[in-house]
Amino acid sequence: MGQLIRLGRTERKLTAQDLADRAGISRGMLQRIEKGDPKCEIGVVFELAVIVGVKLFDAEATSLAGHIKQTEDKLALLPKAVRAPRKAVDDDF
Amino acid sequence: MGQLIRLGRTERKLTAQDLADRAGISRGMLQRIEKGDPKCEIGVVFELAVIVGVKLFDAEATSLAGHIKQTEDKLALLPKAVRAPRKAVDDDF
DNA sequence: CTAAAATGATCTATATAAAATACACTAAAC
DNA sequence: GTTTAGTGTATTTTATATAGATCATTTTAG
Repeated sequence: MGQLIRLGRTERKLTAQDLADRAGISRGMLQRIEKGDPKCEIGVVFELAVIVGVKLFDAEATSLAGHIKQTEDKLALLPKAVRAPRKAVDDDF
Repeated sequence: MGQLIRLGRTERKLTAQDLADRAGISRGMLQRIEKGDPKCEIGVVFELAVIVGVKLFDAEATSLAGHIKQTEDKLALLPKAVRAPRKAVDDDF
């Protein structure tokens, strides 16, 4: 992930400072992200990905809107709370 | 992203508490992630995605290892520092 | 219907991530 | 080769995300 962002950055000939400014973060933060530090705000990482043109959901990206709708529909169908049965099911026959 | 995690969780019939425990986070944190709060550690989100089986780089996932290698190679070729030319290039002819 | 359990929401204390800054090192432009 | 912008790394301070607890609400199992 960080590597992809770095790749996109250099390909677009942006300095670390430039990209950081664009994303509204510090240069140090960008460095950590490019290094793959997992303790970063996911929102910032995603924004960077968009700025430098890294595709996340590559496959579905073709119809992302539809995919989101579909996901919402699925969620609507599923039970709203997950519950464990109170007693063991009678499967010892 | 959060929706996909929630979808995966309910499909696997995991309670919020269960999944949170598995990922080693609090239930409140999981709630925020499922809600799509961008201010979360990206590492945690990715771990949740893996646990419930959400595919991120769906397209490349088929050969992710190769893709990483390829990315590293690309990075090795690109200049290690991006620099702006000191003077404007002579493009006004 | 009822009871128990899962979820949603909110609060506080604490841990920690991020910004800011500084300095050394590297490498591109000339 | 020289200069200087870009990068790597560390430190300190500040801001804030997280864990944990609590209460209300929803929802499923019986």
